[in-house]
Amino acid sequence: MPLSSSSSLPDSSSRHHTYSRKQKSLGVLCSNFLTLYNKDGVDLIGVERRRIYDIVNVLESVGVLTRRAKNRYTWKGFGAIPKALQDLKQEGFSSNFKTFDANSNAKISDEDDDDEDDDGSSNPITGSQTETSKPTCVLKSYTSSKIDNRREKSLGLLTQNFVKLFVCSNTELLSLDEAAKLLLGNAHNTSIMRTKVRRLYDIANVLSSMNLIEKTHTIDTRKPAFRWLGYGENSEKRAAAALALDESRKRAFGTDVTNMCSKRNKGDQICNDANRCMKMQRQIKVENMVTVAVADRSSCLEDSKQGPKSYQFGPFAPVNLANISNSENNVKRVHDWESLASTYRPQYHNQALSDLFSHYKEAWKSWYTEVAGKKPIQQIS
DNA sequence: TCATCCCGCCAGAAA
DNA sequence: TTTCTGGCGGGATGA
Repeated sequence: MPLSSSSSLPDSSSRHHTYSRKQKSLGVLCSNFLTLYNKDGVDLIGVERRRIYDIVNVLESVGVLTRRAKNRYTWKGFGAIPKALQDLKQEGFSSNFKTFDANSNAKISDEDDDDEDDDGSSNPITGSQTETSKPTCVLKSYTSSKIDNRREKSLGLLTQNFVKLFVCSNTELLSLDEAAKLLLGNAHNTSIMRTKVRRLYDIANVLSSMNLIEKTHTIDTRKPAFRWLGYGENSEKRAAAALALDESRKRAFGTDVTNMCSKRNKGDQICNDANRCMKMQRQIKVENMVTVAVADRSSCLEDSKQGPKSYQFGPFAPVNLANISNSENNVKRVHDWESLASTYRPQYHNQALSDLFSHYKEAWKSWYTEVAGKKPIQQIS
């Protein structure tokens, strides 16, 4: 999975239109990164290479891909997420974590006291405003190494620690403030906190676009908070419950911002799972784009096999995946896809994007054959 | 006004 | 030396 930039598309391609940060959000970039199919009627939007690094780091943290070497990544797929989360959970419960009393002024780490880094000062946990229990464990070694200072501040590690806050505890809702304090420390340094909170937003955008978390508010204080959606049996119930809520009062990071039906547009405010799924059909952005090569098909397919039964896929999951074991609907859905594939052939504006689509096509064929047990759709080209 | 987060500079790592 | 990677924070956007 080489990262490569394309210069074939003028940078100005994305600037013929009125600028909108919604179209540039990390969440929609992540969506497009994982998109299998294109869709008509969406303007080309540039993907800046720098943003791809952010997305890749977060995706790697939850097991979707693995960095092999410089400019080389192995795509593992969404089926790898459950295992990655399980690993994070185990890692969290291992010696790397220590428990603390959330209602006390316990610190994140024993080493925080003598840490030279601005992240490493004491970290009092404030009183709670969340309706759920708080994390009972945090990463002990988060600020422990002076040698690997850069790594400590990496988006990837921050992502993993963020996820651990949820998977290693009963926490379902965590306020932004608490998350920042738990993960970043040095709460009294507003400048540093501001910087780190920016990263938290970056992470939240990507995780939200994967449907692993959503942005909401605490019930009592209405402070911004993260709700863990995760995966597994309960995810369906949670999704259903979430749909019953007033969607206008909460917003998923990345999704709403990048969705045309977003609250910010004051238009259609129903941004449900179906909408999220629709995002996967959006336009691939091409400026400095990423081409994806499946370097490890075996692991990918293996993950895919185990995934569907236990994992609630996000908006980028193969659309008919959930229906594989659901025979009746499955027939219809698959038929729809075949119909769609046979009638719709996206037209790309440059070779790089065309190559990317070709890859996705091949990946889809392979997956479809392996998991769905059918011959690949031949019409896609 | 403030929450959100895009953007790109630039330092460090890797080839 | 060149290219890749990604930490970082200024400041724009939108509620």
